[in-house]
Amino acid sequence: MSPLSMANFKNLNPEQARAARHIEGPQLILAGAGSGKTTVITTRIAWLLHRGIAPTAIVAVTFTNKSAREMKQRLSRMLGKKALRGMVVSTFHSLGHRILKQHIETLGYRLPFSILSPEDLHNVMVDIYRELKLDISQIRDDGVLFKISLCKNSALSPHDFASQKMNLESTDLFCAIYERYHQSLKILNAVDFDDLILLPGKIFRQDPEILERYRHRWRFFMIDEYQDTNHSQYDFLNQMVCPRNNLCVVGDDDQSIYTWRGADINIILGFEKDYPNAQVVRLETNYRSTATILKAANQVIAHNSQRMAKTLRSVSGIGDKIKAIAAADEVREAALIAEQIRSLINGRRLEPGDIAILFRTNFQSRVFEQELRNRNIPHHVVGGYRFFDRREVRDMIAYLRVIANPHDELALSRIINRPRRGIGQGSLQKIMDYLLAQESESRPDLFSIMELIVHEPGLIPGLRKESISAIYEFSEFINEYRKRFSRANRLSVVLAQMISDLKFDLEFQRDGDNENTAKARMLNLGELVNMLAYLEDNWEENEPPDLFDFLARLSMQAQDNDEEHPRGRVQLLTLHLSKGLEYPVVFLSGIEEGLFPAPRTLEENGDLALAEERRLFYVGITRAKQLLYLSRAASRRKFGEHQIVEASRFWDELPQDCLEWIADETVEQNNNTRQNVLTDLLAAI
DNA sequence: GTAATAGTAATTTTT
DNA sequence: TTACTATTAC
Repeated sequence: MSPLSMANFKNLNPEQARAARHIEGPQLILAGAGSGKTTVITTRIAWLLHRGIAPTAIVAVTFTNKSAREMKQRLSRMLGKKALRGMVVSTFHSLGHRILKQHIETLGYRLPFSILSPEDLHNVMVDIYRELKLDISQIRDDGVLFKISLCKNSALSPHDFASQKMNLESTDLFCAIYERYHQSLKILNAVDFDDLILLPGKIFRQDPEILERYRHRWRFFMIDEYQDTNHSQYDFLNQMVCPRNNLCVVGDDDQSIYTWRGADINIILGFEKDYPNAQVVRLETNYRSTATILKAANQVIAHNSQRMAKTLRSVSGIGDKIKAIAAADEVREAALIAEQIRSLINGRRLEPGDIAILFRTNFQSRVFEQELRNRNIPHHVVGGYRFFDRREVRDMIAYLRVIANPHDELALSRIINRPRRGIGQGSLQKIMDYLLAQESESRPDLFSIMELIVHEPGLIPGLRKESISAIYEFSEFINEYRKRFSRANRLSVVLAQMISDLKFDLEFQRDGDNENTAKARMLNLGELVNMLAYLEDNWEENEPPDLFDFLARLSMQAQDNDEEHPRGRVQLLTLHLSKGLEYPVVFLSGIEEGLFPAPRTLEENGDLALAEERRLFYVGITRAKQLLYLSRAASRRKFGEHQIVEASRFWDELPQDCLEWIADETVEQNNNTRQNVLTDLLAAI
C-alpha cells in the first residue's frame, strides 16, 4: 500500500475501515448522520484505484451536483487530478443525460434535444387541457404534472399508476393526458427531468448491446444517499450493475426525506434481499455533534416505528444546552435570531459563515433576510429566488434553446416577440391555429412554418405585412446565430455578441425598469456569458462543449453554481437543501403546527407523512455541530393576516432537560389578556 | 399591438 | 402581503 493510503486508513475507525476496504460484490453502508461517510467513500475509491482498478471503470453517483463537486474536489486533493481521469462522479440525472447524448436517437428523438423546465411543462399541459376541454385553472389543483412525474419515478405504467393511486373513473383520463403529454414532448424533441433516468433504462431494455457496452466499461458503482432512490433510478442502476453486482450503496433510512418525489425507503430496506451476500456495515459513531444535540436527535427519531434501529454515539463532550426561542410573531422570531447571531459573532468569535438558519418552506426566508440586512449581517439565501428564475435570463436561455433545437416551440413562442418586434399574441395565435389544423403526425414545427411564411406570404390569411417582414427578420436572426454558434471556437464570445445585438437594454427601458434594475438585468445576462466561458475553460471531455452541453448544464445544475454557497455569510436554506451539510451553529425556525410538520401531506398520508416530517426534523437537528437553536412564533402572518399558531408537536418529543429557554419579553407581556392587541401593534411597527 | 389597471389567488419540500 | 391574470383604454 502506498504511504498515502496507509495514512488514510489510519484515520478510520474499524467499521469505517472495513467498509472502505470492500471491493467486489454488494455492500450496504448504513451511515448515520455525521458518521464520516464521505471519508469512507473517498477512501474506498482510493483503495479501488490502489488495487489496480481503472478510474474509467468506477461510477460514483450522488444526489446533488454540489455533493458530486465536493467529492471530486476531495478525491483530487487526495490523489491528484490525473489519477481520476475518466472516472464518473455525477448525479443520476447527469449520468442519464450522458447516456441519452449517445443513444437517444434510437428512441426516435433527434440531437440536440431540450430539457423542459417546470414552466415549460405547465405550458404543455395548458395546451392539452384546452384540447380536452378541461378547465385550465385546475391544472395546479389536479396536480397532473406532479402525478405524471410520480408515475415515472415509480417506474409504473400510467394505467397501473392511475388504478393504484386514483379512483377508477379518472384512470382513463389520466392515461389519455399522459399519452398526449408524451406526444407533445416528442414533437418538441424534448424530455422532462424524469426522462433523463427513465429513457436510458428504456434504451437498455430495448437494445441489450448498448447495455452490454456500458456494463463492460463501468464495473464498480457507488451510490450516495441511497435512501432517496426511487424505482426508476433503481431500475436504471440495476440494469447496469447486473450481473456482477459490484454495488456499494451508502445511506441512512432515518434521513429519507424525498418520498414525495417517488423515493421509496423500501429500496434501501430491501437491499440485502435484492443483493444476497451483501456486506452490511453500520456507522454509528458520530463525529459531528455534541452529546446534547445527539441525545435530542436520537429521542426525536425514536418516535418513528419503521426503521432500522440504530443509535448515534457521540465522541464529543456534552456541550451547551439547546436554546429554545418562543417569539411573539415571525418578525420577532427573526429579530431575536438575528440578535443572537450578532452576539455570537461578537462574543464567541464565530464567523457568519459558521451559522445557518433552516426553515421548512422557502417563503419563510424573507423575514430573515430583512432582519439580517437591518443589522448588516452578511447572509445568503441558498436556492431562494434563483438566478434562473429571472425573466431576462430565461429569455436568453430560450434563444439558445431555439438555436440548438429548432423544434422547441415553447422556447420559440417565448422569444418570438421579445424584444418586441411586432409579432404579438394575435399573429402568433393565427400561426398556431394553422399549425394545429395540420395532421399531427406530419405537422411542421413553428420555426419551419415561419420560414415558409416568408416565401409564401399568403399561407396564413390575415397576417399583417409588418408581421411577415418581422417574421422574416427574426428567422434570419436565428439562422445567422445558429451558424455563428456552430462555427465559433468561443461560444461565450458569440453569446455576448448576440446579447448586444438583441438590444435588451433598450427593451428593459421600454418595460419601465428604472436605471438600476435595467443595469442589474444586463449584469445577469453578463453572468450567463461568464458561466458559459467558465464551462469552456473547465471542460474535461475530449470534444469541446457545444450549446447543447451548456443548456444541459444549465437545466440540471440550475441550483448550484459556484456562487451558491459563498463563504463568510450566514446561510439561509430549507431543511431539504441542508441535507449533507453541517454548521457549527444551526437555527431551526418556525417549529409550529401548520408549518412543521407541513399540514398538507398529513391530511393525505397520515402517519407515513408525519414520519417523514420527523425525519426532516432529525436531519435539521443533526446539521448542528456545537450549538443548536430551535424557535417558533406565537403568531404568524398568513396571506397578509395574523393568525395565532400553536407549538409544533415535535417540541414534546425533545428531551426537555436539554432545552434552555430564551425569553422574548413581548411574549411575557402577552400573558396578559391583551395578546391580540399587542401582536397587531407589533406587526404595525 | 401595447400599456395600465383592477381583480384574484396563494404557501411544502427539488434533480 | 405579493404576484400573476384578465380586461380595458389607448
